[in-house]
Amino acid sequence: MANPIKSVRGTRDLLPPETATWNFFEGAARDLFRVYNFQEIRTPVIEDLQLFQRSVGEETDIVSKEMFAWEDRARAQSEKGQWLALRPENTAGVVRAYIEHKLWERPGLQRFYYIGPQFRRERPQKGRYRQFYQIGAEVIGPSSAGSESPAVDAELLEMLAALLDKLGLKGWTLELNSVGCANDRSKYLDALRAALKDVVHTMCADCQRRAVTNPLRVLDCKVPADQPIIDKLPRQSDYLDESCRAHFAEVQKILTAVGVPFVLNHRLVRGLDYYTRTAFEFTHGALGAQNAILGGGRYDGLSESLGGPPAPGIGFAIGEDRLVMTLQENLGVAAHTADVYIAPLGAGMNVHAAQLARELRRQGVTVTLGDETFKLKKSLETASKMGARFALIVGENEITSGQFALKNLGTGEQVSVLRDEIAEKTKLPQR
RNA sequence: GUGGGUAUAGUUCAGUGGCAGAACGCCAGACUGUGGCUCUGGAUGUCGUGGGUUCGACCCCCACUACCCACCCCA
Repeated sequence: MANPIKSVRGTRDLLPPETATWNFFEGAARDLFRVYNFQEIRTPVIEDLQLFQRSVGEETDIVSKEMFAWEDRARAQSEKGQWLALRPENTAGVVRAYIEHKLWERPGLQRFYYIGPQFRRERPQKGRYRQFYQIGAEVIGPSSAGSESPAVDAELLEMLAALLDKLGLKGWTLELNSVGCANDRSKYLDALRAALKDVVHTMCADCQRRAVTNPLRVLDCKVPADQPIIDKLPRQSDYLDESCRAHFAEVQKILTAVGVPFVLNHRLVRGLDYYTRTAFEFTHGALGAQNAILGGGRYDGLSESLGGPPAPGIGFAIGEDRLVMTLQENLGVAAHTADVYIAPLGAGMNVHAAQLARELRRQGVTVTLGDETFKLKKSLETASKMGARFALIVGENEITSGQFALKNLGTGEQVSVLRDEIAEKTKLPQR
């Protein structure tokens, strides 16, 4: 123990019983995706660095400051190495795969989901890790398949609301905005910059910096004194062209019709360059400064900027770490424990215990094996501490008589059963 | 990258310039084939790392590192 090696900064081990919550959540998500006809896609954790520079955006913080990237050794001295990166998000990889495998040749819209680790080199804090997990989904395809339809946006949002409700998460808020298409956005940015020029000197120091580096972030400012000023700044919604305006109105109309509550937040800004039109965030209190549990939006031009054909799409990513954090306060997921603890009693009994365990497990019983060197007291103690529901005693008496002592550790009741009856008596009624 | 806080047993945390502590947990015995309760005993550890002050440092000083919280940014 002189120099114990520890998990590296911003990473952590997920241990039982917490992993049960993760499994519960991922299982619920997979069930839901199946009902909405999304299928799983798994893309590599390592990608070409350029993929993120061209999608997320070279000037974004994620790409310029927070990526784990390195130059891969060249095969020959004369060749240049290739720059690789750990993915900071998964949408770019999915769209890359869409292009690489010509998935537009497949019928209809592509509907994918993924579950996996993402990597950003940020300073860790509550709900923020360098290796974190996202569950996301993407709908992408040619316009002719309906990929641009506001119905797709609404369906995705309705699915998310259903997921959070299904998980029993109370008190979430859906914040909605439209950031327009690329054209709208540059017009809006010009207007915003112009408006800021006159007032920025009266705002907080952060805003003065943001006005230069990333004007949209001014809208995020939480300093009370700045709020009246921000309220008077131009709004993105006033700079939408007719089709974007109609698109956004239709999304809202469907959401209202299906009963998914939302609030319009004209200040909602996404941090990745590829977002267009519909942008959204689900937030929840009790998460400290990291109150966004999931975010997403439409990315109609992404495929083209990666060298692919036009392929409008929309997607989201759930911060699994953050969601688990809030869920753990709301519900306790019981860790799976053994049905039966087999307590071999005395020399030579491990053999019989092993045979019995094999029989029972084949019948679907969860079995934990003890050891013949344990005193019976220790076996029972161990069994009840680890949460087993039954203890099965396997000793000389049982082997000669064929009648096994089966003890219910909850009630303390002990019965004598035949070998063939054990599985039936110990399995949980269902699942 | 910036600011604040923290670092002592497996865990949660006390503590004093002079022998390293509690609770819970863990192991064992009382009880040889019957757990949960009780009692008794035991092991917990480089007091984050490296320097310095001091007769003597877990304690005071400096540096470093890690974690937590916030900023930034985002999921």
